[in-house]
Amino acid sequence: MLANLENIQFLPDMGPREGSSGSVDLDMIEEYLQEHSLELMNAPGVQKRNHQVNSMTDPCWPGRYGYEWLYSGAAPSEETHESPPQQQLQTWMSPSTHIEWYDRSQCSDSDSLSTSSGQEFPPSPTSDGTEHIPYESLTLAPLSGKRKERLFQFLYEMLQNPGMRSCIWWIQSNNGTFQFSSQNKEKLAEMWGRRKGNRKTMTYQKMARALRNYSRTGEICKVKRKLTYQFTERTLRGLQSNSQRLMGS
DNA sequence: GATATGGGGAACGGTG
DNA sequence: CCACCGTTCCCCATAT
Repeated sequence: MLANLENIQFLPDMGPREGSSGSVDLDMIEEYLQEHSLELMNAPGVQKRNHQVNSMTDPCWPGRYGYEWLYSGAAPSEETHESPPQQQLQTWMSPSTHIEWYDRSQCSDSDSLSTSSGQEFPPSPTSDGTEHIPYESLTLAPLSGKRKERLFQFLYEMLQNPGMRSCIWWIQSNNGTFQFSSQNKEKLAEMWGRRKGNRKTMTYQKMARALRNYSRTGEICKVKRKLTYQFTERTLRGLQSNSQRLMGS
């Protein structure tokens, strides 16, 4: 019955080359992260892309832009070298040069298929109008104080780090879709576990469980594709505005 | 059929 | 003590 869902032009799973030199020195990355955790946005490798780029249909859009705000079609150059996903990215983009919340049908998995109306992001599961969570609540801002980092924040951070592309990468950063490497997803999970200071080592399974909870609460939803998830628009905006704040001040 | 992914219930633990 | 949120365990379903 889900047949049509498969028409989507996902590449075959030849995704990011994980096999080859895939085994990056994750430990190094890890340490690197511990030190640069939130500052990586200033890292030389991370480019802040042009302004004119993002055109999300959002009236409230601050006018500024999140770093790494890639525009499909214009794959940046620097962000490409040694990284496997890059290749995939391009292929990805080429067939469809548009940016839209690609294939919302995919995200329709849980309960979001509720509306396939306009071209706006499908209302997150919880967005019955009852939810008026200010973006700020999703940001890291309060974190700076004492709040613990949340998983989706950690993932977003990893996604901004070019060095982590062997573990996780954007499928389309403009719509918040990302994917885990089947080779290194456990590494990423471990990092998350350590970051949290868990007793036992975090595994992808457990991390995915947490991710599934997000689909209930509307931060991230599962995309019907292997190891692929998507930040909801709300979350994405929150994270973006947050990172801007961090950079700006 | 085997393995990898995905899903969810439920108990538990840490924190505010 | 309580609520919230993430973690952990466990078992099952589906996809590859």
